[in-house]
Amino acid sequence: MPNIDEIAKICKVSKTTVSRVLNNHPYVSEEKRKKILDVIKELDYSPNSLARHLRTNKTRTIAISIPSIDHPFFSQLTKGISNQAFDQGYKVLIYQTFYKKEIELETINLLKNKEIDGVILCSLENEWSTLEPYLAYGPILLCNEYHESAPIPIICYDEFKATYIAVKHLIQRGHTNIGFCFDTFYSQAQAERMKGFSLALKEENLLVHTEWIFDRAFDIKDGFNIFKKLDGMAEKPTAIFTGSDQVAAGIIKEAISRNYHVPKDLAVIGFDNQLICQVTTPTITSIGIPIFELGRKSVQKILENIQHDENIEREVIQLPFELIIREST
Amino acid sequence: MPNIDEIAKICKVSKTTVSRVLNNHPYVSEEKRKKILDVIKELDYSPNSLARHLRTNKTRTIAISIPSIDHPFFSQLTKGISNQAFDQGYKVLIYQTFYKKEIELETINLLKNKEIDGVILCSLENEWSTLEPYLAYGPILLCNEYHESAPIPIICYDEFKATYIAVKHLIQRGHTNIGFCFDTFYSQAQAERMKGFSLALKEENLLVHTEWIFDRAFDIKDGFNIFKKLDGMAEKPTAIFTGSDQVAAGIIKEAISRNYHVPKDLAVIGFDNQLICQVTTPTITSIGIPIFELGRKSVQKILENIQHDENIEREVIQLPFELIIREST
DNA sequence: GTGAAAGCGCTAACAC
DNA sequence: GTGTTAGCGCTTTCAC
Repeated sequence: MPNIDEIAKICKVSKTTVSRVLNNHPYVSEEKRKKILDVIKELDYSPNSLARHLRTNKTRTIAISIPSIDHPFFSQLTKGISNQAFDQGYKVLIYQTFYKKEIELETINLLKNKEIDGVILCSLENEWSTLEPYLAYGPILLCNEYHESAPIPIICYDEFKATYIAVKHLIQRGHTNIGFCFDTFYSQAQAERMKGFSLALKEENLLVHTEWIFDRAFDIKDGFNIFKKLDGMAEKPTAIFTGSDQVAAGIIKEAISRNYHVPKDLAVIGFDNQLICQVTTPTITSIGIPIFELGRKSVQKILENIQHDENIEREVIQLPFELIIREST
Repeated sequence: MPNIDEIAKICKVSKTTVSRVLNNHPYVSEEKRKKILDVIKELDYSPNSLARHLRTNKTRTIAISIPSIDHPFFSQLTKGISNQAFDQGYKVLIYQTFYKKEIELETINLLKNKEIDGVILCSLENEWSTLEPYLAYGPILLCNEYHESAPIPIICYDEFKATYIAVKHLIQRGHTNIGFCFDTFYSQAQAERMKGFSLALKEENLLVHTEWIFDRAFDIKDGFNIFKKLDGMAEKPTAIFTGSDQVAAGIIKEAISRNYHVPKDLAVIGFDNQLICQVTTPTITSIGIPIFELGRKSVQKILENIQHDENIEREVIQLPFELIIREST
């Protein structure tokens, strides 16, 4: 692979001039520009990005951290992010935390050693106070998560209200014994959901039964297990907020095979409005989230910051959601 | 952010010594090593990766190209790849081609401008002859695709045989009118499937009905549409090989709602054995593929090559698959 | 319009 | 065991 010196030598110009052509700077005579372009093509020369990045102190790369890519929600979010980044000429490094603090730290540390220009956190494993010092090294953005005080852009939707509305819907259907699933304790977004759930019940003077609350509810298999636990209880809920279409699908399938009628014996509401809602029997009532938009908006925001070198500031952008009623409630 | 010179200055040593400590080289006195480590910690110093990469001509980064991340197969494959890479201290850049040649080229071009140490192609959009020249710049590996002559490692499974067995299974169930779905014309892996399908039919003196062959079959919605087309035909197949669990789920759901009995009126076989096979009614017969393993093995292979700087050579590694019979056939 | 020279931050050959 | 020096390949200031 030739380098810029070689091109310069062959063209009998300085490497400055070659660099000017490479970067579309003005003030290069048409003649030389043409010659240089020709030689570049002939030698199949491509500038070394590493050297450029070192020199300019920019990498045109961002990193994202997600719990795990093989979850429909996060794979769609990643699609949105990756798409938008690509369109803007940015590369995306993907980090799966599997809910581990250290991997999140490793991701954010890329800022410090200059491997990326910014990072989008799609979940939050560490205390914000642990992460905040890294702001000195580059922009951090929260997507699909929430923190009440972090001085950074937060692209999310109102998890509190979405859950509130979902649970109200169950109550309107006549249910008073309602269960609740979530994934981890540490997420503030999940805490918001819990608040929405509690308020909806409280307003109707209904009680939160702690034994009907299930954590680590993530995929279809978790749905199977949750139903089994449920079915073994003396007193059972007649409706359940699952927080996930996959969990809903698992619960429904298991319920149906044990001859439950859904929604009569057990009403189930999903979350995210994935396509899977449309192929189960019965189909799944869910909350529709603009997932791609969440991703796109996040990239847009962080690139504004990177490109204009603005100070990152707190800004909470909530995207709309909607209740989509199907057969499972 | 301090740099290596600053650390050296404070410690009253040369930057070589600091570099030695940074890279765990021997021959540094315990005393100096300790001092240097202390100062590094105190100043919260982190070496600039870009400079290191430029100097060493290695990035510890690989890129993968996939058609689209929001497809369960590819998100699981990405998980396997990303996991293994992370464990080995490598970063992963993700490129979605959306079946476009140019994006695949852009991915592979990262080799040329030194941004990555190797690339794993999980689909193939360009002619191999277009891609082959890039081998001069670094290792390329094919995962989940096939090419009959490319001189590179190919990590795959026997798509021909898997399809053959799936179709034979349908025939054993008494079907003689069998449809076929696939995603794109250009994939050799898909061509292998078509061969397996054809052979299975041919061996039983059955005909391939071209009107029962559907391309662009990728997700649940495609399944809906394929069923609608099918249902509108004068002569209909009684069984269909879908090549995808999502497509199978879509076809089944649509069939059920039009009062078809699955598998009596229409038998449906999926592919990949995703969890979705277990939540539809009826559940979906499928071909199980070791997806994570496919990803892990690919990374293992390409890192062997990167780290030992071996010549890349043709090697076809086929992983096992299995037929998993459920209710839809 | 163009080029010389400095330098981004690091590693590694070599000398001592 | 340690330091000096060169240089990875580029961009950018400054002078002409």
